[in-house]
Amino acid sequence: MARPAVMQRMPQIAHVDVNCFYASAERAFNPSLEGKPVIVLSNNDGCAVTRSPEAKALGIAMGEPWFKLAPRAKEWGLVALSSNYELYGDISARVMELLGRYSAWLEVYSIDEAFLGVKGTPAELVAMGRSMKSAVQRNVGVPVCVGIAPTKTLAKLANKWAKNNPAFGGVCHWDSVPAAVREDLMGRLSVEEIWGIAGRLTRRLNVRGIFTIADLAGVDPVKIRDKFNVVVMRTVLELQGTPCIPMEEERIGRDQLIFSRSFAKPITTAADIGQVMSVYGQQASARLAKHGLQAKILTAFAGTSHFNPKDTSYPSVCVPLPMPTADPVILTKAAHALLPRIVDGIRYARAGIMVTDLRPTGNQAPLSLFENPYEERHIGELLEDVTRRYGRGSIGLGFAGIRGGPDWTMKRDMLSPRYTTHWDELPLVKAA
DNA sequence: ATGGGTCAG
DNA sequence: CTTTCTGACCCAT
Repeated sequence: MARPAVMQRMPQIAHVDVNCFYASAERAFNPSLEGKPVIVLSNNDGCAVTRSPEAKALGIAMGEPWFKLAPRAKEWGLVALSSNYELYGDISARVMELLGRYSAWLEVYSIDEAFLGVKGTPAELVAMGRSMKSAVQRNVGVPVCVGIAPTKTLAKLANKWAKNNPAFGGVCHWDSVPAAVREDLMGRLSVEEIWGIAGRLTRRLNVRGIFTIADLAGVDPVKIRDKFNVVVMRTVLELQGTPCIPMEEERIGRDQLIFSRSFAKPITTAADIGQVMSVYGQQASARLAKHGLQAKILTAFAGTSHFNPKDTSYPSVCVPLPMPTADPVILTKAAHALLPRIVDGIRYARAGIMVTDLRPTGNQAPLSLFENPYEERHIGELLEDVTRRYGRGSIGLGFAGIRGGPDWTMKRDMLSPRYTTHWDELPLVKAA
């Protein structure tokens, strides 16, 4: 090892992520999917968002619409599944709990990714990566890859390399790879492979003669900040081995919450948009309450499809709330301010609400003169309690309470059972 | 402050 | 018939 011993003790970052997470989560509970091409579909069963390696081998592209694939699914033996977020959330929690045993310094970066602060000699770090991989496979049943490097950006890159190069066996410790091999790789990969660099920046970098990762790693960080911004500068420094994207604390509060979905079929009346607003108003209330937050501003919006360039319309209204609130009645009422802007006959493809200017539920003593009568009666809690006991759709404000599901709600025709979170959908084991 | 642009997963 | 939906952050105004 060429590095001085002191360098080997520097803290490093391990980046762990689950291979094609949704498809792997489905397989963990349905072993018959093993070895088969599997895809998981986006909301409304629109397009493929996750593909098993076998599905990729069939040439199925990321984002490919299901209606194009469906006719050939049988011939391919392709299994398509609707997104089962309850299952994925639960599998994710198990993976993260397990990873937390390797380091208290754990940042859950997304549903299927985490960064861990780790220390040790190169041999120890590689062993740790392998141990994580086998433990997650054994205990949760999903495959992960691990990249370990001095910075987050390099750890992501190492992980990607481990994923694409079978020689690594799913674990790549950056500093253990010979420098010449690393440089060769960085000289061949496009800047677009780097975390934080996407289409727009790639084009701008290319204009300046920066094409490969090696090109970018070789620039002067200060000059790049002047031509671009501090984010790109941080990326350059991280590529050079200087950590400047810190491990984040778990985020408690959010700056904003958005509730928005495309409809299974277009909505053409203000009355139906009103129903959507009622549902989202209550969801917003529940989520705010869960996080102990209140909102000061609500924005309601709707929009036609981007695919249909004629008759486009994107109405929106911004409603300042008289006082911070998480009350479902007030939020729903505010959201209904959108309705006068809705033109009957226009085909709206989506609608939603956004609550912003969030703050913690106050211990501020409210002036009784302005006290909110609904808040007093804890309608939010009541609604939540009933929903918890009798299921979504059993109670609601306005039209939100009707049963049987209005026909704009999300289409999920190929949903797998919620194996881990619903007693009545537990997998059955038959002992012969 | 805020709205537009960019990115991520 | 589709391009998840949601969230963050930087920067110019």
